[in-house]
Amino acid sequence: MKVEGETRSARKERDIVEAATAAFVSRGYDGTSMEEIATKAGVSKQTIYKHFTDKETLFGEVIRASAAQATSAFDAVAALLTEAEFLTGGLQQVARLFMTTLMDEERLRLRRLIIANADRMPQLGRDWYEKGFERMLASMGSCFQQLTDRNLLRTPDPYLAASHFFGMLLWIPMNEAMFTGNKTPRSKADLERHADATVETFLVAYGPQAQGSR
Amino acid sequence: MKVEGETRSARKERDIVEAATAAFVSRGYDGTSMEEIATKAGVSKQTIYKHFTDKETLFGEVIRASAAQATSAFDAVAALLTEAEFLTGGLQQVARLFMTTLMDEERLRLRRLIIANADRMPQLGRDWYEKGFERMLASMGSCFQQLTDRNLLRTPDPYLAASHFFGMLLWIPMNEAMFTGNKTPRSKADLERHADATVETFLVAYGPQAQGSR
DNA sequence: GGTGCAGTACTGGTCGGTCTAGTACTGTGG
DNA sequence: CCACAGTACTAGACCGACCAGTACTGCACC
Repeated sequence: MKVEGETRSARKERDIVEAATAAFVSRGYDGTSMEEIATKAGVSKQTIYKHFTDKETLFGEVIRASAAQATSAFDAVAALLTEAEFLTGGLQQVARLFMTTLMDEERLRLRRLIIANADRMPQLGRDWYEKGFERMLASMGSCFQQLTDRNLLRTPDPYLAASHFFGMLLWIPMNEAMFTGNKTPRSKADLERHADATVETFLVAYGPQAQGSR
Repeated sequence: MKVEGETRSARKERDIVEAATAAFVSRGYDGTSMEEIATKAGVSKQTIYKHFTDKETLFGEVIRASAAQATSAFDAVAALLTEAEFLTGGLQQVARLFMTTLMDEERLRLRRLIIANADRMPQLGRDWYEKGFERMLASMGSCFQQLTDRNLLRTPDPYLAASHFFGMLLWIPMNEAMFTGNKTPRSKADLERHADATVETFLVAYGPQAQGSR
């Protein structure tokens, strides 16, 4: 990454955040030393402390930067759905896209990093939950709402429906990744098969012809 | 906890594991010192090292002990369902029970502890996943299979249905707990309401009258 | 009197953060 | 185009704290 009019200071800061991200993600918070980050960034420790008051602040910046980078992508994916011509196909596409995006190696590591440090830095975890997790549900929910308005779905509580959608879609792969560190990642084809199966069930429950229960 | 014919050595060992569990769970692996565990257990460091070769081993023992304690409970809960007289009521009962059991403060902390250290100790995470997570799915799955045989459900792939069940049930509360550290736990009533809503949707998708999709 | 343990001191190492002394860069006024 | 001043950066020593794991001493109970 090279940015044109970037001042030296800004460039260094970016180098630091990049190096820190890589280090934290692969060795954890406690497992990463400031020395290590400095070396990786090609920078002296002093410079790090010029830009970030302490390790915790740097860590926060790392998380926030990664989160911001991801947030915008979600709405885009969800938007695909409202424009889709065929419901089933659109849902499948969206499910597959969410699946492969969310099960990305880097993102998973980050996720585990946040969970691991949610105690130490509660604000970070809460931010991620609200700006990442809840936001994803909300945008998917509003999308379901529109489809319901057009009689393509039947979701009395779209937000809940969204949580059911993601829960069914991700429960197995996400838990596997969290607990096993995703050592032997599922193949993309595998994940997409799972996504398709979920869409099928979702449509039985929430499709236009779904019966209310009892 | 007091056990009668327990030798002093065994008693000490149990004290150590108990103290270590409390310490690890509340302060994390790196945040807990052996000194601290020794003090909490009313034991000298030397004694700890007599029973456990090193910190990592002790940690492993802590996790394994807690896991074992939990595993058996699952089958029992699932078994409730095969005996239930009314399907909806039985499912509701089971969903509520799983919900409140799994969302227990202590268990959640343990879960986060394992995720946080899945890198450092891969075997632990895998064990927990196989003996806890997958086992839960399997026993719920075989339960669904029986209900399908009796035409009370319609689950072509019972294991998948179980994952959908748990995913819908737990996606929101589990993620919230993982990321926010469950600082402001949901009320039991809240969780049970969520459980009931999930059961309703699950029955639309998998109840005996559910239509195939498309 | 011997054994096992508590208590504590010690070792070797790591790490966050600071300090210092000197070097490279940058932008302004001549 | 140059000189100079101010700022950012490097390299490395350094400090205090902490910690896993070991060694030793003395007490208390068998």
